[in-house]
Amino acid sequence: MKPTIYSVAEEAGVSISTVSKVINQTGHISERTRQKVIEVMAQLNYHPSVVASALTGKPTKTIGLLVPDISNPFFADLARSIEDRSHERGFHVVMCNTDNDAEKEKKYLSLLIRQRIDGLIVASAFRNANLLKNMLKQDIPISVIASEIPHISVNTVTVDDYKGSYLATDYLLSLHHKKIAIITENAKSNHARLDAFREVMQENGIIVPPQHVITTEASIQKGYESAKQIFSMKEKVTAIFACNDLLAIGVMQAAKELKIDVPQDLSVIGFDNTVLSTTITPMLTTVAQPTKEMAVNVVDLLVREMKYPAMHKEHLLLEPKLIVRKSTAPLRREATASTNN
Amino acid sequence: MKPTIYSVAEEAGVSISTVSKVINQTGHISERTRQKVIEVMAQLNYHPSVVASALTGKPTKTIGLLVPDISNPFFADLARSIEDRSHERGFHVVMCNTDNDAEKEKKYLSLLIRQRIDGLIVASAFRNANLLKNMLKQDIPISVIASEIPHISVNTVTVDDYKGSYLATDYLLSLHHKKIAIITENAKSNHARLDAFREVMQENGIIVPPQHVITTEASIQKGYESAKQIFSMKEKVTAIFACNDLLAIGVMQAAKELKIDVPQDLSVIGFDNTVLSTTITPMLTTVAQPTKEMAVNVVDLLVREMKYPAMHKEHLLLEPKLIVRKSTAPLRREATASTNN
DNA sequence: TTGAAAGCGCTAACAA
DNA sequence: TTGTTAGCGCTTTCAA
Repeated sequence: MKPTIYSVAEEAGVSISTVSKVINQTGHISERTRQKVIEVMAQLNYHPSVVASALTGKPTKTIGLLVPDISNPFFADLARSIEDRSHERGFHVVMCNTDNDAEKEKKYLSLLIRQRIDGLIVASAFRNANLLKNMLKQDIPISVIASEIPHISVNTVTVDDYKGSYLATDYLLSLHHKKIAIITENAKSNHARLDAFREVMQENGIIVPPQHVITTEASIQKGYESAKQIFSMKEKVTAIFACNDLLAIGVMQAAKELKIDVPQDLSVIGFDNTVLSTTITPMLTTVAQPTKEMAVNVVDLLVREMKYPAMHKEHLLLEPKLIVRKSTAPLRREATASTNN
Repeated sequence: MKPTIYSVAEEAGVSISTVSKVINQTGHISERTRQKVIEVMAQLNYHPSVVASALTGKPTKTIGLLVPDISNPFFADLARSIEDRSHERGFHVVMCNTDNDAEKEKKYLSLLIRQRIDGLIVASAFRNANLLKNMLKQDIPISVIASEIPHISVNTVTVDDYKGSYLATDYLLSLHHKKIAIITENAKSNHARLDAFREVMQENGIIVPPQHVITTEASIQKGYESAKQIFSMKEKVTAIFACNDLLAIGVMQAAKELKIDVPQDLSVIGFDNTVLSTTITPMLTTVAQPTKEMAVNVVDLLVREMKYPAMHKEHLLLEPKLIVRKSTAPLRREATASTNN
């Protein structure tokens, strides 16, 4: 049998409330009994049950985390940092991979409610904001990271996607590229990136033909396919802005296969600055998100809201940073992204 | 207020035990009341509390997962699959990154015990097997994946490391390489890989000088540093067997920096078959682990043990597979891994 | 087919 | 400073 507060009390010759007090460091107990109780707890290898304690209304010390897919290195990094910070703050995290699938979102949310999580961190786009509203109604605080969910009032931590995209686009323009395609994911964060791209292009008097805007899912494979699609068009392109590193990697693989030299014949720029951007050849120019900082902030905001539910919501916008590496180069006059034969 | 079983009972005009029965599909209740109760639950947006249910002795439906580091794509893949399978089986998972650090292992274990997890999956080397024994004493079943922990009797799912290493080494030998260095991590799984390497080499009459065996931690950086160290030795090497992909990537980066051509001047072989092996140039020859299959099996074994605690322990050994790509080539007579100047 | 009630391990108010 | 006790939301036995 697992030791309970009763076993400890009995063994130590005190009452359970005394034991409870030394566990929680509440009330006043003499140093002598305190020591005795601590000793007995260690000896019995007693670990107070969060389950029982939670039933009395105390927190479960659990944070739910919804990510699209932990195999995406960007989310792996994010999850890692969120976990570290959560542990530092005394919480542990239950992670769920939604694949941006509405069914899974629903299922996991219900699961998490049943588990009585103290708070929820959402790192994935959310199709059904109503489900989230239900959580809010159940007094479960929510913080959103690297994403945005319309119509609900929650704490939010994002990188300035608009600015990041501006940085990327502007850099490409400074390299004299004019025919630039963009591959985006259908997620809120990517909308800002697309908007910024369009505006900067327009400001520079460049019209982006609709076929140069491809919307797809975040994966190397999709990046590869999108690139193939772009390369097959009549209207050639000299640069591609992929809205995340996974897509960018796919683009580079497609280019390689078609013997399109990056960066000589095609400049590629990514977003996220994951490991992949430094292991690919040539190394990827990309926009870095301060994942660590973002993670610390979401956790802290969430924990703050658990303590002070009434507090106003915060919307943190962190600075992206353009990391110039080797996948981008100035436009060569003759360059076109066509196959070599 | 969150709805409770009482609110539902009252609203539906029945007793709480009736509600409980319809939730758990136990006992006999008329279709009519059943429908009524279900209706009320939906209307009240009621989600039964796992916390309360667990207090009565039922499972918490929580599995603890200890991984070294989720930023390592191998563990990210593994974690993803473990989670998917756990969800399928009705459990959710609490993940903890140990960094193979004894302090963290201890801290997280205590955390998980307090949370009353139903079972634990260990994917990390474990310095302190006694802590795990304590869990076993508390009747918390443990399954180990991609690792092995001496002196404790638990279910185990691993790839056949010995065979994987044999495959890799043998392949290198078939390419006529004789001067092969190996970079390993100080973890149980890697010991088998090192042993196999040594034996195969010996069988072929090749003596591996001690300086050609480097033990370090699993990271790109460490792989890079180890490679630098190897390249600086008097005794040149024509191939490097890195015991995981991260290390192999580091090796390739170091080689590139020193203008050592892979695979012409140096063959590199990895282990794990992560994304990185297909995004690096040249693509990495590596040994694939069937992560998905492994994940499904650990979860299933763990769940089985929860149900039938007395059952004998199983030790699953899955087949590795050599994936030949572009980082390995036959030995050129003149080749030595030296810098080009 | 339904309900009453004890108990799971703990917290917190209150009493001693 | 310590102990008694009611309750947290549920399950389960037993009775009706």
